[in-house]
Amino acid sequence: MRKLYTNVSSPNMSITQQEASFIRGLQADMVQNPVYTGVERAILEQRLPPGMRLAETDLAEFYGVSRTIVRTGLQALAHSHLVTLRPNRGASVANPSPREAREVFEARELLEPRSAREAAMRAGRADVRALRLHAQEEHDAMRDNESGRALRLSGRFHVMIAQIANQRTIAEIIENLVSRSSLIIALYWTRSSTRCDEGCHNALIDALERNDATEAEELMRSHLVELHSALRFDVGDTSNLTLKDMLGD
Amino acid sequence: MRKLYTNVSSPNMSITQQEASFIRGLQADMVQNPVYTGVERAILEQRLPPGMRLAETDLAEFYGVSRTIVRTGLQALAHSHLVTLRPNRGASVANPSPREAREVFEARELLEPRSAREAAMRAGRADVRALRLHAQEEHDAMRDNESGRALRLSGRFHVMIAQIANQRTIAEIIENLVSRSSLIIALYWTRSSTRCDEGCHNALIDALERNDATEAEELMRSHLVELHSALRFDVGDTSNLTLKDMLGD
DNA sequence: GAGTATCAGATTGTATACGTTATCAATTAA
DNA sequence: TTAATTGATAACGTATACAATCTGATACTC
Repeated sequence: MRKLYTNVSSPNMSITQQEASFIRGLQADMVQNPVYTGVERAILEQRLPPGMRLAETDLAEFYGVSRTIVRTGLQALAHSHLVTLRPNRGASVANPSPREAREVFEARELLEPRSAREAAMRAGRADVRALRLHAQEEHDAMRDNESGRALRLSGRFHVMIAQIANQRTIAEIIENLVSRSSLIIALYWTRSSTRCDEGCHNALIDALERNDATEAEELMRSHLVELHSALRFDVGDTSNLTLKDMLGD
Repeated sequence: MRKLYTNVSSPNMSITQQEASFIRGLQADMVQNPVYTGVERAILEQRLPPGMRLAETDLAEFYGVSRTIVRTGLQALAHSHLVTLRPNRGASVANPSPREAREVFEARELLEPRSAREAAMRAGRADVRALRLHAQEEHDAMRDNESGRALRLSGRFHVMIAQIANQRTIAEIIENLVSRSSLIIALYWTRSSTRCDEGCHNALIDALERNDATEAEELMRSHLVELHSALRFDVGDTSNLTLKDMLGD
């Protein structure tokens, strides 16, 4: 049973994994924690709605691991604000408040434009190629109506730019804010289409390719403002909330 | 054995604790995890040096809890970058690289001045009074030669300002960066005295009291630049590192 | 004598058992 | 009929047992 995991971390893989966990700023063992990776991806792709209950036993059974592994995974997700852990009440997918939603986007608007500026100054051929490939993947996901996958890839695009900026500490913070944005969009998004992303992202890549720092910074700023303005905090999707959840705030 | 903890979270305390954990942005149960609180404080006060081994059994025995509790505490500390967890090798106090040290201070220089500006606009009588009280505590700690305590309080001062700014998401990020700064200072600090803090902090309080946003922002910026410039990344305290630790990078 | 293989001791990783707490439906009293 | 209480069930919190892994010392080979 354990063998399954040790296989994954065979010697020739270990460097890649260590690198991956380093970039992502999480503990190495989380990379091979199926609960962590699986639930995170499901949240980023909006397959798990905000407020969804995450019973330990169910997750343990689904992923074929003991509750110990489930708990470590859920705790890690809780530190990323993707999951809420309440004592003796267990875990549920986080349900960011309008305030938290606003704050997350404010923080992104503060950090990401500067990150894009730095990325534009550093971006090389390989970086631009990787970004174009990624944009193509985003495009394909949209075309195939895989909106969840498209959203996750769209977030990943922002993380890639932060990584090109070569400031890991800030990149890690941005990655966390971007992840939380998936939940925020699930709750407060008003428009049906995310078509704007495609144009914005391509324009951003162009600016990076030209090493136009000022343009990249401004494009990122306006892109985020546009995203932010497409959120409506007054309505809020309360469909999957119980009265107790609301009173619990 | 369990009673010890349930006592702590008696009904009349629960609100305070919940509030505390909310402000600090960590899971509620961590507040009453003696390993988390104890090791965190020891690191912030530089009683635990970077690289120090943290054996699970030793901690379990010291705090009188099972290894389960020790592990959850260590995992939480690892998420805050105060502790490093390596598979099958256990935990040790984090040993931030020169690069990480530089990045942490760059991030602080980006976030904290804006936070101070916002705090100056919002600061009320109660805020100023709390800050002055805190500055007095800092002063007393310095006077009594409790440099560890002084350092921890000095960090806490920065967190308090971030909290006054009323942007929890960013305040939480700043709190994390400030915590890591204790380790960075332990490794790369060159000057013997931290006397500058006292003047800087008092000037900052004065600016907040006058609601002088521009002045507060500039004071915070220069304060951080001064701190940053007092770090020497080329030397590095390698006294408590083994060859393996170095090669492990 | 240097380097490698091996094995005991210690430490971490995982699973599971058990006690405690929450949830919810059934029952009872007003 | 409604509200409160109670008890069964399910879930979480903690401790512990056992397996896997690492470390360091000893023995062995070249």
